[in-house]
Amino acid sequence: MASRHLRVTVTADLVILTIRSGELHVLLVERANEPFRGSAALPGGFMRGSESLDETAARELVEETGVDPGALHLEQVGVYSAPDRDPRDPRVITCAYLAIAPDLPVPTAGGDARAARWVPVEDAVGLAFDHDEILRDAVEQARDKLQHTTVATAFCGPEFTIGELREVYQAVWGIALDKPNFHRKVTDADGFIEPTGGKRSSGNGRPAALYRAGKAESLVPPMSRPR
Amino acid sequence: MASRHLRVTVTADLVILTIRSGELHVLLVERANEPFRGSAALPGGFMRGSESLDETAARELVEETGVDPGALHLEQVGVYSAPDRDPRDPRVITCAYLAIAPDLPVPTAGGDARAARWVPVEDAVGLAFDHDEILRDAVEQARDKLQHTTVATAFCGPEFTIGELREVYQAVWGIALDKPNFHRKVTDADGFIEPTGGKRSSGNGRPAALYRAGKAESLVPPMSRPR
DNA sequence: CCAAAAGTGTTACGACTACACCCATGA
DNA sequence: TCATGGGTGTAGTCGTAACACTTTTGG
Repeated sequence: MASRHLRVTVTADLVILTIRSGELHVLLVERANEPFRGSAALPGGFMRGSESLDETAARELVEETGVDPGALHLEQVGVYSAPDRDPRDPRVITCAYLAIAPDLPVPTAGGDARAARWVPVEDAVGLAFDHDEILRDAVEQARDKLQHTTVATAFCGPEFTIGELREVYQAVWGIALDKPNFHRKVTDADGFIEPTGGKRSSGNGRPAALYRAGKAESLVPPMSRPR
Repeated sequence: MASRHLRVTVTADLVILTIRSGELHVLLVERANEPFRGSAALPGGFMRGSESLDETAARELVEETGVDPGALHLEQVGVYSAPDRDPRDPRVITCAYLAIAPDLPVPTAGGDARAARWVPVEDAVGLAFDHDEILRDAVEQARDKLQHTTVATAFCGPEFTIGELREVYQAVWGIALDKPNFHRKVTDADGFIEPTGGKRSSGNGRPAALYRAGKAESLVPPMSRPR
């Protein structure tokens, strides 16, 4: 029965985003094998026999970043299955995943030998396969999610200031936001952030109160992204 | 190389939604084969060698509804790949698609022998495989899309009244909307609907002006869904 | 005329914007 | 005391909700 049908190989590719020095970065690897040997590509890997694709993506995420998977945000973006997307084997399809991570110490800590590095998303072009398109779609999805959900906190560490959270929005959206209004918005939003009681001084200026991520997932009313 | 990796069978399953007598309906088929023989299920089919999954979904949509695929809205929902989702073959994964159709004359016109019927989404439970979950996710996606995009027009025919469009929102969201405010909202929104100049009388009351779908895809500001 | 659905006007309220202003800290 | 980032106050504007009201048809 099942053998009557086409069987294909399935991969999970990861768009791992983070903020580094106020700019949105994506984790890229250099391909060690054909096809596209030497090109930059999104990290990813093949689905294994006993796991779901979500588990494949979570496993790859740990391999690439070395971080506890429960700490990071991970969600599906979509399936890419054009017959010619892999020049060698027309029957490899991939499911893209969006991962959101805080600024991690070193990305090369994975068990994989491929050289991994953070690249500003604007510079990430000319990737292998259809990864340019996947990256665009994932970044767009991240921009939307920041509006309607509380995932922005996934870009921050366990404790963060409102200024840091604002920098997340500014980096992902590529615009400047009004400080006073942003402050009110996130403190008023129910379940977005909770004060820890601590303070942190950035060297300059008045120390900022520290917050942790709240329990809410959706944001009503949403953060409004200027047009 | 590719043969070193797991190969799986891939299907595209369709959540085809429409409005019938003011209620949101989904197209279900009765399974003719094991597993889940005799159970209600979402229509779907296997990916073929030379097509993308999006093409698989479009082909199945035509087979089920007999309608020109360009006329209907079709988009990905997500991949469902739990290892035990198919009790016979652990390596069948599916990509769910959301299709939005106007009220179609007869759904049974497909080339397939399976009995197809429209079922109110609230009554569509106990489906085969993980189709209950897929249906829930697809309906939720449709509800979101109605807020931020102009897809609601895909539920209507080529010409429709504002009252019909309002019934779409009411059926999908399951709530009542204020007629005057809805009217202003959709006529003010740029590119949502365009007047055709015609009028249609429903027998009772003043005849309504007719509109066709406009060119805009996204809706700013969005239709606000009460909470 | 009456019922019913389409469509317009109006007012109150809430959210967002812009920007003035105060607070707390390091140099 | 000055510079810097954190945080509060406030007035104008825009979009929405609620609902009274007018318009246009069929019976």
